[in-house]
Amino acid sequence: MGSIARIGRVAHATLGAQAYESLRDLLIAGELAPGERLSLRTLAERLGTSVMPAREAVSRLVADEALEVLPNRAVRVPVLTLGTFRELTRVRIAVEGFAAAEAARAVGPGDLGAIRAHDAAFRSEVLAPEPDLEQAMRANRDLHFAVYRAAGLPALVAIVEGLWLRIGPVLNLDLRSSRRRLAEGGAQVHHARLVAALAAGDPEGARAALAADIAGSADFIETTGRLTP
Amino acid sequence: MGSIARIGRVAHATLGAQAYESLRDLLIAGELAPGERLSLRTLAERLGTSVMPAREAVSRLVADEALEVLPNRAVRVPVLTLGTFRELTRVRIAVEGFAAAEAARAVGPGDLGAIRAHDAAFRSEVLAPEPDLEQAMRANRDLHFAVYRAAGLPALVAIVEGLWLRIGPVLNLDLRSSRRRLAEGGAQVHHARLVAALAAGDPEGARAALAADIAGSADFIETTGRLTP
DNA sequence: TGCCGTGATCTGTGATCACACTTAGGCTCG
DNA sequence: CGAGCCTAAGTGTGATCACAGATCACGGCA
Repeated sequence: MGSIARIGRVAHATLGAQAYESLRDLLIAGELAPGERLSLRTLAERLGTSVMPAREAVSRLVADEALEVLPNRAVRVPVLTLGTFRELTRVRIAVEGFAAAEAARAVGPGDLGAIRAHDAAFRSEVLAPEPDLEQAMRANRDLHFAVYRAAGLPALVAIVEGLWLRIGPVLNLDLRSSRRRLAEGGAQVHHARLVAALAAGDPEGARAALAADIAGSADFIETTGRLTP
Repeated sequence: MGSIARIGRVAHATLGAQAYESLRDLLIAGELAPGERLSLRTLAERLGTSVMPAREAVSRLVADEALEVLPNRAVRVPVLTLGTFRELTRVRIAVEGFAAAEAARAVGPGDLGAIRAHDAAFRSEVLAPEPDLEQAMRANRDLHFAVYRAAGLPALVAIVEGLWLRIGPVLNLDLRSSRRRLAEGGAQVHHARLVAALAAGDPEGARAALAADIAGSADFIETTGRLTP
């Protein structure tokens, strides 16, 4: 059984799952504006499939509260009120702060290396003369989730993904509007404190640094005033 | 417009949503054993519909990780390993503990009344000569979620619901097996401490009481040894 | 007696059709 | 000229059909 054992699994990807991840990435990247309406048939046509996979994708996103169905049964990406945004921010600080604290306890050398790499990528992008905001946001996301994964609690990572799915649209939409505010926000400082706390095995330091990072970006979003009161 | 304003919303319940909640309640109540396989057509027949609503329900539950699809594409309720159970317990203590602490800050008189009622219902059921375990578990669940709702963070309640959905099968399945261990577990003591802390506006006391409650029930589940190593 | 092919049956997935409902636009009537 | 109806297109939901793959049992071969 020499070569027969070497064939890997066939990457079982159902069309519905592909549609889900496509829509998911669009939402998390803020490419779908809050309030924008979606049509199953249009979505299916864009995906090159029938409405069935699109239906499953939308259903799952609705279950995650990343999309919402109006009383008319129309589907749209939710418009967050200021109150809801603040609520999500508080929950994020609690949940992601806990994840950071646990990461400080459980982080290994490999995790730390990956985290430092994402941190460096973010900083170099932000400090560049012509920063690519999309690249910067991706590095920021990779950094955060590398930390959360280092906690060794996959269930927690899934929860955080759900939270990011809800704030993704407003977060990245506003980020796109203004350029260099990213550098002024002081995210790099929080990141540096976070990485240092992780390396030192300091849970409360990591939690505080991450809470400050989240609070800082939330403040920035609120000052843009795009949220409905 | 006298009577026209009094008709409540027509309870817009799509068949898929009904199927989802039915399955959801079955899982949370532990009526589906871990490892049990589900069939869309069988499920549809039991619901009296076609496979479509059953499909949506299963899809959403799979997204919540309350059900899982095997590589064979067969659907079953997941069997938790001991490691996964402990992971979920740690996450529960963090998340639900935070909810309890916030509830201690935000709880109002009406919330407290409802919480006390559920607490009394649970205690009276547990101390009864012939305790109805199903009633007791329902009262326990109502008590917990009344506390979480009192925190005023709906997003957090949704997260906790997802966690309970995953541990529901093993929790209630084991509870059903042994009778009076429920009373010995000391849940009532933890509940009493929790209610007292909420009434006193003591966040850390509420968090500690709830953490002890979760840890106590988790210990009990582990001693039954039904979890796969 | 043990084991491997082979058939029917059942699985989830996707496509297509049918239906109730909403919504937007054009047309008619005042 | 403007307002109201009213048709037609588009919406999500559900049912039904079609299909590839998996499972399991029975029967024949070694």
